Amino acid sequence: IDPKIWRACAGASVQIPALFSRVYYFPQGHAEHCCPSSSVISSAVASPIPCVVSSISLLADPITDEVFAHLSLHPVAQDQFQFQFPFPPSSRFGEERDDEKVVTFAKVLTASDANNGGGFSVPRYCADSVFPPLDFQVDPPVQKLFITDVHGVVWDFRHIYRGTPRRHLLTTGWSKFVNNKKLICGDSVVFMRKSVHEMFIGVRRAPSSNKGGGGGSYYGDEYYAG
Amino acid sequence: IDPKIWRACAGASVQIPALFSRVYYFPQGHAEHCCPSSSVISSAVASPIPCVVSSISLLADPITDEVFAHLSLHPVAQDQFQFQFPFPPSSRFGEERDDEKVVTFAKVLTASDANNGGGFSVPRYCADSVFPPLDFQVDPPVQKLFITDVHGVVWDFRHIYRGTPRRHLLTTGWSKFVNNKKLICGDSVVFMRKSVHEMFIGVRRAPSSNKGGGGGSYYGDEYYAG
DNA sequence: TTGTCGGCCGATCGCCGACAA
DNA sequence: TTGTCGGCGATCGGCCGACAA
Repeated sequence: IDPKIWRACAGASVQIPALFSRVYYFPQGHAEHCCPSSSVISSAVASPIPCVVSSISLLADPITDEVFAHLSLHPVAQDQFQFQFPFPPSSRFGEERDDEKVVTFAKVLTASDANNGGGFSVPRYCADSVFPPLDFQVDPPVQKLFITDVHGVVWDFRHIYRGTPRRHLLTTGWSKFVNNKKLICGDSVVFMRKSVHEMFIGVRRAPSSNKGGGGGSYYGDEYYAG
Repeated sequence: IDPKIWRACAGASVQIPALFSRVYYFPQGHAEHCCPSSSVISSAVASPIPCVVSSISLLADPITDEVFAHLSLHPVAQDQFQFQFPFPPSSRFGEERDDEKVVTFAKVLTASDANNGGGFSVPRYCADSVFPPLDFQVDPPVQKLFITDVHGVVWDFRHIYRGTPRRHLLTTGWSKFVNNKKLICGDSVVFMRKSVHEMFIGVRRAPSSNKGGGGGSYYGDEYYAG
């Protein structure tokens, strides 16, 4: 994935350490993250281990589209830790020179946005700063947008400026996207424009308060809460 | 899974060895089955290994509904192989006493059967011998069938006898089943009746000549052959 | 007996402006 | 400016008998 697109999808609050930078690996934290139920951790490995970030991969979940980073940590001796790797972590990974700025806009989906059969209300700022400009000579102003997701799949949306009062909307193509990505109210979409004609779309899932998996049973194609 | 239902789904041509029977394990065949591309097999383990079937599990794929058996093989010494396990493999696994015969009918789906929006043409013999009898006093004769799949999920179908000339059809509920199981023309469905009111439905996939996975690319929700 | 087709009816999808927050 | 709603037109699913293999 393009590092700029990855960063835009992840959001500004997400930071990852620089390549070859010095970090501490906390086995206990890792274990609890992987398996929150079993709290029995061997105290022999409970102390933090000095490491160096030996590789970084920016990835996206093939199903949920959520972006994540895969870091390889190489353990180093404690006494060498402070002096062996004097790489200045000046530039964080994924923060490239802004010779080609990526314009970004994220919106939390409303009920109307996520509703099946509905469209997507495009905030004014998003339409003005991220989307290509419409031709306001024709009425109503309409264009097709071809937008690429994190997997390189291209989606096309009908972008129209209509209604009283006028507002920007995504209509045709939107519900197909919502269904395919299984987006629900509270999730976010991220629109990005890299160059004049390169647009990308990303997804951020809402913090799962209690997603599925609970009791209940399937009866044919219908789901019955138990 | 009920062994009788498992056998009916698998079909008469499928046979599995008896529990505790003596078999030979062929590592090379196993390896080639798992990974057909790499043909480099260590000759040290290329000879068949005498084993005893120590356990048998009748299972069904949670996605495709295809039934399969899981056999555990326990290796035994060559000299003990012939005498150590004199269990007579008189009754094959899954071939129980027919104190309660399972009536079965399988049909290969036609284009019309698998077509979206269409129904299912029920062969006369299936309706007569497997389905519960219709009440021919009313016109048209109709009933709802509640049929359980290999996972215990119950599906209901509308069974009607109509048209000129008259024929048995499954209408409402059928296309939902086809879509959920992703059945296509050439696949088979198996109808089973264990007791008077217990009906089951199974699936046999068509021998995959060249199923998906090949070249091509996704463009939005559409698939374009490459 | 049963596979395929066109007709047709009803349900759903999804685009629309009207409001109001 | 933009979230939600009811209206309504187009599309599609899916039930039907007609016909022929």
